[in-house]
Amino acid sequence: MKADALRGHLDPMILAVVEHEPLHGYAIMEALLERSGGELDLPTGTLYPALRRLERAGYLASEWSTVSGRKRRTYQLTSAGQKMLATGKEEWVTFRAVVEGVLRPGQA
Amino acid sequence: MKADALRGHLDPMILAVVEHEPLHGYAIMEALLERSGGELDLPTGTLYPALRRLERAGYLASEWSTVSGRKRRTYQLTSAGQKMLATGKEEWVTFRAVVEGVLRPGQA
DNA sequence: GTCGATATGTAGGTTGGCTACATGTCGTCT
DNA sequence: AGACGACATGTAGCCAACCTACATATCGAC
Repeated sequence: MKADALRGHLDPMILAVVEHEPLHGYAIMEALLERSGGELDLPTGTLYPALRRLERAGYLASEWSTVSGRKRRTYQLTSAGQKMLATGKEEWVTFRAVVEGVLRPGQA
Repeated sequence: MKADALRGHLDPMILAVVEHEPLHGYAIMEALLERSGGELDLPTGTLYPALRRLERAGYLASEWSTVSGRKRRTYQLTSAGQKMLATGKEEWVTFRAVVEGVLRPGQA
C-alpha cells in the first residue's frame, strides 16, 4: 500500500480504535495492525504526531500512567471526537462511492 | 469531501477514465464529475499538473489537435499506464479492506 | 460587446505521512 | 553480567501532491 493513500483517512481510523476503550499509543498501533489484517503498520513518526494533532484539535484527551515501570499516555475519545468519528465514517462512504464510481474496480 | 482524501487515489482514477477512449483534459474533468455523481469537481490546478505528471511517468501519451478553433491536448493510456491502472485497482481493493477493517463504517 | 462555457496552463502555499534519530524500561536467554 | 527483542514515547526535517489564485485565449448566445 502506498504511503500517500492514507492521507486524510488516518484520523478517523485512529479515533475508531479508541471508540470503545481508551488505549495508549503503542496499543493503538497494535490495534490498527490487527484490525487491518497486518497491513497497517504505522511508523512511530506517523502515529505519535497524529495523536498529538488529534488531541490539540480536541478529539482526544490523554492521561499519563505507569504500568510495570513503563510510562504510558492513554488516549480517550472526547465528545467532539465522537462527532468527528461519525462524520469521518460518513465521508468514507461518500469517498468510497466516488472512487468506485470512477474506477469500477470489478472490471478488467 | 476533504481535499487530502484524494491523495494517492487520483492517478488511477484519471487513468480509468481514459481506459477505453482517449480524452482531453477538460473532457477528463467532465468524465470524473459525471462518474462520481457530481462529487469530484477537480480544479484545473490539480488536473493539469496531474496529467503532465502521468505523461512524464510514461502512463499517458498526449497529442495536440484543434477542434472548432480550440486547442486540445488529448491523452491516451500507454501499455505501462494499463499496467499501472490494473495495479491501482488492486491497491484500491486492499486499501478499502484496510480502512473498513479499522473503521467498521456500518456500526454506530 | 459582454458573459458563460470551452480549453490549457503556472506559481506558490500547505500539510501530513515518512525516514531517521533519540531515549528509556523490562524480561529472557546465554 | 550483558545482549537483545519487545515495550513505550517522542522530535526534526523531507517531500509529494493537492489546492488557491492567477493568466490566457476562443466561441456562441444574448
